[in-house]
Amino acid sequence: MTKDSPSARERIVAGAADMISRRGLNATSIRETAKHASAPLGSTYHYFPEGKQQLVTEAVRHTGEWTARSLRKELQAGPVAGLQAFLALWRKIVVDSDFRAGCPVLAVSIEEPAPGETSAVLTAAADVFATWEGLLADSLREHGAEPERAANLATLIVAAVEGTVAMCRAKRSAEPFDRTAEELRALILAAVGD
Amino acid sequence: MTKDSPSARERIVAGAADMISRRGLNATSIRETAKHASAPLGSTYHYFPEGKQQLVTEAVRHTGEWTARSLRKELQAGPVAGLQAFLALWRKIVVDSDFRAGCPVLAVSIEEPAPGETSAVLTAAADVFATWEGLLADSLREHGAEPERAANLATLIVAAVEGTVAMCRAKRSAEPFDRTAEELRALILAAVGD
DNA sequence: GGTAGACTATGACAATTGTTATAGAGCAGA
DNA sequence: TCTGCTCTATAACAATTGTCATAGTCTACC
Repeated sequence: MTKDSPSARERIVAGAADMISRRGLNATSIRETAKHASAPLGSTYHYFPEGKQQLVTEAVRHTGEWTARSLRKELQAGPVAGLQAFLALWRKIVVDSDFRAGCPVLAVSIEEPAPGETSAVLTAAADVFATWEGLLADSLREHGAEPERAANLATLIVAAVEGTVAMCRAKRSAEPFDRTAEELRALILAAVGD
Repeated sequence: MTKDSPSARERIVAGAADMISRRGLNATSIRETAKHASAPLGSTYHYFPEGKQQLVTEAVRHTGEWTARSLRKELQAGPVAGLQAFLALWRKIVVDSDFRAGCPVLAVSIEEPAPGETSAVLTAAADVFATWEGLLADSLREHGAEPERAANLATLIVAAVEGTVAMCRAKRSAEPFDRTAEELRALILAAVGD
């Protein structure tokens, strides 16, 4: 084993991220996340005393870090390779789940927070998006893209990938992935001066 | 008046679309849509005897047609103008709602349908996306874009806009809109041979 | 006036939700 | 063995959900 078997707490977080990516935030109940992780309901409130908000926030961050790790690694081979890997990662999640799973960060981004309250969940999602954009933008700049354009392109890439994931789920087809992949690839190649 | 005052049925559908765009599909209850439209709960099941699925499906189609109408009109001034209008339309919804509203079509696309069942809601969402893509692709082709590229670009645009809406909500900032707008504009200009 | 059909009002149903409380198990170290 | 701590088990709570049933009101047409 290269890794410890995950603790119950980690299983709950990862399971919650998966369930949110499939059913959305509000359709994901604490009872079911516990069952999904073979953990008792009581334990969930032991590990996450602030309740659902805390669990969901950690699930978002967990997905964000997991994806950022992959992105960081693949970007070492350049921005085009990084983009391809980023796309492939999400494509695999969508296709392997038979178009039932998507991105939990997107999922939590589209639910209104309670009035007045700037939900911690939404803040976590914004941080995740910013992290992904930062990684992409840095790589683009390192490979010759103009600084401001690099930021624009990074935002476009993240937005397009998130949107594509949702479109593929609705259409039950991976075709949108291939379309956006082609265009984004050409766009990056042109921006870094090939 | 240039228009009839909307019927109760229309008010319910439009209100449901708005609520879904804010809170997501599962957090939008039939009781609250009725209240929001000042219609009694009983009426909702009178107008939509198939229940929530029917109401939501109509809400998605309603948003799709409303947007397509605007898109069709603005595309008469060319694909760049159409893109700008498409972006401006969603930007206005997001900003005017203080980052609380988004796209209901996206919202319903990220909730898992019941096992085995290919939900009518998801099919409606896929149709809406396809319609928007078709309008954009046709316009691009008419203005000189290569046919296959036009389809790719149309998918990229819709995906990027949907993703950008979600990102703006998470960040509580309209900046992503401006970033993607700039890049998409340049991309289209290049594709139609300016 | 009267009758049919469209709409409303009201209440109930089983199920599920987030959360809290309380008591118990299991095991570490003194 | 006793103590303290982490974790589990179980039950309960008020609220909300989609849906259905039933009886009532209103309005248009004969």
